Amino acid sequence: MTTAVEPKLARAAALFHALSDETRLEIMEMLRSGERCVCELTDELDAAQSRLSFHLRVLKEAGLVTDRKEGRWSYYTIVPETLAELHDVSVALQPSVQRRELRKVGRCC
Amino acid sequence: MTTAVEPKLARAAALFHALSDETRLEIMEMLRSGERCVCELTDELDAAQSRLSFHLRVLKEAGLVTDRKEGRWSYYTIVPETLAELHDVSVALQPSVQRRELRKVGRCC
DNA sequence: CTCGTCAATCAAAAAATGTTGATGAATCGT
DNA sequence: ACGATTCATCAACATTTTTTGATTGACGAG
Repeated sequence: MTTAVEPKLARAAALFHALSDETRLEIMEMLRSGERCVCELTDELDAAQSRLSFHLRVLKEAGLVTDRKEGRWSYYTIVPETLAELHDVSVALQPSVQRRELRKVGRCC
Repeated sequence: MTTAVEPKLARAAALFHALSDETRLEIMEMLRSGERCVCELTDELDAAQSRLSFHLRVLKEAGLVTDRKEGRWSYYTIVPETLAELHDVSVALQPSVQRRELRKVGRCC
């Protein structure tokens, strides 16, 4: 019972993949403080609109963000549950021994 | 002071990228229980040797594993410090509000 | 020495990702 | 109704990643 990542491998890979791009991380960083519309994102990151749209879709398909339409704007938000999932996955990756070590030292969050 | 990921973005992306592949995650999973030589990995994952070698290099360049040569074998191990880094990064990604929430609920490790 | 094994490296091909510019749908202000 | 704005989607292209099949070097056994 080593807290196997096994069947979740594909999911973990998908999650990591979605976050493996600097632009997407910048988006996440911007969303940390709350909802944003696409135009705000394109402004601050000054990236082509279609480019942003592409990256937002990747994040959305991974379940890391959701969107909401209001008028002609689309607002994106972080999905905290998925971030929790990410957290769990990165913990599950730790070597079985190391896990105890870390806990002992009290290094966590 | 929102625990900015900002300058570490590139590093975070690199880390996530290294883990964004199923084969590499399988490798990490195998290494969780301790050191392995390349031949063990190729056997269990039955992947071409050069393919494994490629993925091991990606992991190594990201600092997630190290290798050690003994005779004609190469043994790979997980670098726990880097995994701790990964952990930190995924925590840093959480929305500023959400962070408190989670702590309150006691959800961690 | 010579031969077999382990593993890194390389080049070529294949596959997946990201970028760009264009188009189109929806919505709003006038 | 018209023009402007917001955004998703598409196709073409560029770039990056991954796979494959050699080749090579290092090591050890006999």
